[in-house]
Amino acid sequence: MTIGKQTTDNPILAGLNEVQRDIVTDCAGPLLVLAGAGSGKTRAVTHKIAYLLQHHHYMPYQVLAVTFTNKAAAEMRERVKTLAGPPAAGLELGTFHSVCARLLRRHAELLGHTSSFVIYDTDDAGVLMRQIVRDQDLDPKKFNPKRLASTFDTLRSHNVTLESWVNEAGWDQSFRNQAKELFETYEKRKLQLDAMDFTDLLHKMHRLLADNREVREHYQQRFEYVIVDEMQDTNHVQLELLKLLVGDHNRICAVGDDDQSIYGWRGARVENMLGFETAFIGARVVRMEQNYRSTQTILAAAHSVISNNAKRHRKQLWTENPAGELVSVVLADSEGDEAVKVARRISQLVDKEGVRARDLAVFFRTNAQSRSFEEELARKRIPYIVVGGMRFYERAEVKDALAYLRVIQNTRDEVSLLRIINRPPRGIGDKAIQRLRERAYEQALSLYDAALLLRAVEPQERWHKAVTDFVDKVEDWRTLRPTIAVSELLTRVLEESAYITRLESQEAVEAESRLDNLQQLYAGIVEQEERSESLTLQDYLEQVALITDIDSWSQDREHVPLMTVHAAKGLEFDVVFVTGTEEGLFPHRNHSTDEEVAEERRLFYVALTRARKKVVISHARSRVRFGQWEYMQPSRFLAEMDPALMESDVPRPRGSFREAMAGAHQPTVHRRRPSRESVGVRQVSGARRSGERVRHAKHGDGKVLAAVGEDLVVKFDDGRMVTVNAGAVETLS
DNA sequence: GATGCGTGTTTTTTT
DNA sequence: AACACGCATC
Repeated sequence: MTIGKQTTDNPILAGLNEVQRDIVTDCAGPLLVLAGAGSGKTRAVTHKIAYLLQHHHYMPYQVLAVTFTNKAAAEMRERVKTLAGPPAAGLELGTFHSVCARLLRRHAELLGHTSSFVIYDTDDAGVLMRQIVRDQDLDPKKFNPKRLASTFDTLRSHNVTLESWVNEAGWDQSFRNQAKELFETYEKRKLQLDAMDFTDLLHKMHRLLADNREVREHYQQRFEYVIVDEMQDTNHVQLELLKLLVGDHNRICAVGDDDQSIYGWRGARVENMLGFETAFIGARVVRMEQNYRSTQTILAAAHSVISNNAKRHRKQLWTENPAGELVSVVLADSEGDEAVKVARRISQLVDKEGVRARDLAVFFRTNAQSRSFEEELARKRIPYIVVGGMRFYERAEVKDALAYLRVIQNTRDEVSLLRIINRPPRGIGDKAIQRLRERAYEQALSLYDAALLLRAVEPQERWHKAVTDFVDKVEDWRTLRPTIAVSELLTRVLEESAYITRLESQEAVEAESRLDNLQQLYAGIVEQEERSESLTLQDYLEQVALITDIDSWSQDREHVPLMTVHAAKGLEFDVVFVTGTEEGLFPHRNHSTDEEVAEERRLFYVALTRARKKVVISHARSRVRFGQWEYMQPSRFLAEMDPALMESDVPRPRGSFREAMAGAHQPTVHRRRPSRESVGVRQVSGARRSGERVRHAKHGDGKVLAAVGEDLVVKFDDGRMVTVNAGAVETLS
């Protein structure tokens, strides 16, 4: 390597461990980092970016970094800024979706779009599909539009072609054939409406690069270095995209952890990581195995569970942190009781032990579970915040306001146009819309343009006037758009459309909260305008379309965060409550194949490894589902967890989980068989037992606390607890 | 165009 | 149980 001597006293490298330093300075070829939970990968990546800027003298826009959430991107940008200063602002850094959206704007024409294309979220996609189903006079009950839209999206995300889907042997071929036509119409309509859904952002970007040599080469030259976070959660297209972006220079660094792959249902492929060396020839693989986050107990507990997954990269996560407290298990009678017990623990921690609310978190598998916790915390006057769930941008009034703005930006966006054309009511009813659609169809115009044409002729029917009045207003706003700020535009729209007046005239309590929400939307825009003076409507809409709840949640609030485990990815807390650990819920009943259960197990692993100091796991004996009480069995994950690391508030015999699970349908603890002759050379010396004394080359002598498959949790004589491979120790005495 | 009633359903996770 | 949806009615 040609890296000079001065690197050792480079401030960017100070305070990094050996592996991190290696990651930061190896910028020559493809690099895959297997980063265990809490191993400081964000630190490594941010330092690497700073290093690229300072040491390699790349311009910020020459570095492309993709993250999983906008929040992670923002955080990364902040941290690079403290290392490398203001230039960090110019980095091409964001989620796959946001980066694609930004780049697509510039080349939209090549794909039959304009630079004003709108981004449709899941909801919008469902609405569009509903229109299509209706237009074809199909029964929306049989052809559930939302489900169709999501099915189609799943197919595309998993890289399944329509042909193979239709031809796949299935019970309802005619349904599939009709669905295929609907999907094709859906694709055509999006082009007509100048709209892209989330998946389009990735697919169209891919097509753009694959089909246009000039564009491809332009970006290959521009992006001197590419960094990918959470590689284990990328899907097929994303990998292809990366290959096209990197081209021959091959300077790419991907970071990920196969044990934390939890988006398989969305098309994510762990193989993108495991096969990284094939995709990027000459790749080096580096492991980050020292954990800086959690106690030894938490790590060992998490490890005892995840070891039950067969297909994984062997990692030996270890820590120098103290052993810490045991994992607490709380058994409740019901959902409500679970909430009571969790809330009680929380108030104890907050009031008596001085833990800050924001340093705790309550996790659950499904959003629906949040409710009982909300009720109980509210009752106890413990401030909380639900991260996710009913999102701000999904509220009707917010969507209305945004729909107005979207129509102003892109009049072809029919989903938004139809949403607001008669809201508030202005005399444009179903029949008027029907007539308009006919005219639009006859003259091959967009609905909006058909409405515009009405202005030219003498109004004959009542609805003509209503429509022209509406179009006049929209045209006014469109003229104003370039001259005034987004916030001001919103104000004028809400006033001149009589949207506000309408709400104000309503007595309902809801109306007031709707006004509040609109006020909040406005405040948000103003805040952004203060940050970047030149916020255009297009920028704003794009950013709003891709924002998520986690992105807008800031951890520095004195509220206990409540969230799904998925939302918890990448976060960390002192104390973590993992709730609803019951068979059927976590692992979820809809995930019953081996591969699916393995993903649930990884999800559970993610939940545990968010904790710095303490984990509390709760489960209920019974739970209400669809209005019916159901008895719940404890999760198999509890049975898999090393009992030596757990404590329970209710007296229960040791190993009770395992016994409870023993009679269950499947073998839940997949112990590796001791007979492994086929493995050959490196024979794993027979299964070790807890209590056995062993010797490790690096860590010295110690006692086995738990043995799971090939992995041993060993408490070494110097007090450290480390997970090691059984092959790496020899038995003493 | 708002209201109310009966019917039917409930995907789990999210960019 | 809770909610959304379609339909009838005012």
